[in-house]
Amino acid sequence: MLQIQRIRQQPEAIIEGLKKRGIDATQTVNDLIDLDAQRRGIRHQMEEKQARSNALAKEIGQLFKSGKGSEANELKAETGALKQDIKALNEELQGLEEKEHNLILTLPNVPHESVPAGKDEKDNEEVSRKGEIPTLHEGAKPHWDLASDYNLIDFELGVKISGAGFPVYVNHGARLQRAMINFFLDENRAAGYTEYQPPHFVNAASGYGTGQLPDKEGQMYEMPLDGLYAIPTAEVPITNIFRDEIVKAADFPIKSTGYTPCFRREAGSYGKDVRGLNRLHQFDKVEIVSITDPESSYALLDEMVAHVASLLDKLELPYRILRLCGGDAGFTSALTYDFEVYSAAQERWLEVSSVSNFETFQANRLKLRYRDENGKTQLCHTLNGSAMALPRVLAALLENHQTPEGIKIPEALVSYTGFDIIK
RNA sequence: GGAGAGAUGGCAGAGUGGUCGAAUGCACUGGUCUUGAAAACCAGCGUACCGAGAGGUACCGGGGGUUCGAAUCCCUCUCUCUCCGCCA
Repeated sequence: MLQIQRIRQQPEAIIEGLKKRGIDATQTVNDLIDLDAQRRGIRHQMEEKQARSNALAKEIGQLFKSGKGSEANELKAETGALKQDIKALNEELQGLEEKEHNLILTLPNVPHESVPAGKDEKDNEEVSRKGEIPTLHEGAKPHWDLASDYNLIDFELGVKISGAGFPVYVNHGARLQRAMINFFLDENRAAGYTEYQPPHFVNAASGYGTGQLPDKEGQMYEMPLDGLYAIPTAEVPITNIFRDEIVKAADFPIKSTGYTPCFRREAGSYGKDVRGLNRLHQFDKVEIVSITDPESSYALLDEMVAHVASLLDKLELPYRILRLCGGDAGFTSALTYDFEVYSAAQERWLEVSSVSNFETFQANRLKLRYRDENGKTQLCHTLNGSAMALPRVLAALLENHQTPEGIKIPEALVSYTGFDIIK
């Protein structure tokens, strides 16, 4: 959520910035400025009457105490009128506040200056590319065939137990999955991230804090009986650890990591992209979340990007890094880098990580602040990224590392898996 | 699932109609003292919004009500804790 103060102070910059998302926010911004001016005017009126009313109440109290009951009763007349006025003004104020709030929620984050304008993935900007795209042997297969040939993942069994999009990992597949989780967590911890094991269900306040609610409840599994939502990403519980907190600037950067399964309804996305591990209702992901001050957040973003890159290097997977254009970046993001690995048998790039700086957009909702050198509270900058999303990494790993002898495990993972080839 | 208790500032914990944004203790910050540290003493120390400032307003779990006036009384919702039962 953008800050109203920022909209008030630099409306042109916001309108200009949002154009990169293909949005013309002129009307909304102008309406917000109007609403805000009205709201503050009404509030001022109300507060003056409240001040008067408070003063009268004190006076009346004094008069009663000193036995001047009749004088006190005279003052009550004025107080009664004030009370009605205050009530009316308050209703008006609440109406304006609600309108303003609902309107401000419709504005996405303003893209960082480096974000290219554009409307979809075709306008994303490739910033780097690393690793060799392997030449596969004759008869190489996509991962869904490998998964069944080597008995690694049973998709049909998942359908039986739960439904499509809930695969069952078996034997070496299950062990490989567990190995990767441990590998990623260890690497993150070594890079200075504090490890958390957060809840997998969250309440509405948490969903609201990170921006899944309102409006996007359709993407989450909901348990209405208990008012809980299955997390679509560990970002939700981990970031909400810091909701309503004033953190110490001395602790910056605050770096957290955690593994969780992620649950996504993916309503309406049935079709071409859902084959195999490409899109699931339940999948595993290790997440990194960082909190810092506005001055250092972009340096921290670069650090997170470099860290994620190092993970893919160690897994010996070819990847490219994209700077997302305005139209393709998430609603809450100011700048997002996507990591895509090349899955050699499918011959396509798969998104395996998305690293973003939200600046104050999330912190504003979360009420996540720190105290600056003057002792004033300021909103933090929040960042997060996947490190990593497992299924697509697994897909690329199976496809790229397949040989006629079997599937080779990257060196870095062998101490975690306990085997170096799947036959 | 049954029964009960409670929700107050970073924490602990007072406060049952007026001068309470809220005692006190701890923690924290600054200072005095000390060679240094500790102790002791002094001072400061919630958040948000409006305002150039002085200052004003709101907030004692959320919402509503009574009253000239509510942390305090009433209604309602939510949550937490304790005991019993069940259970990993």
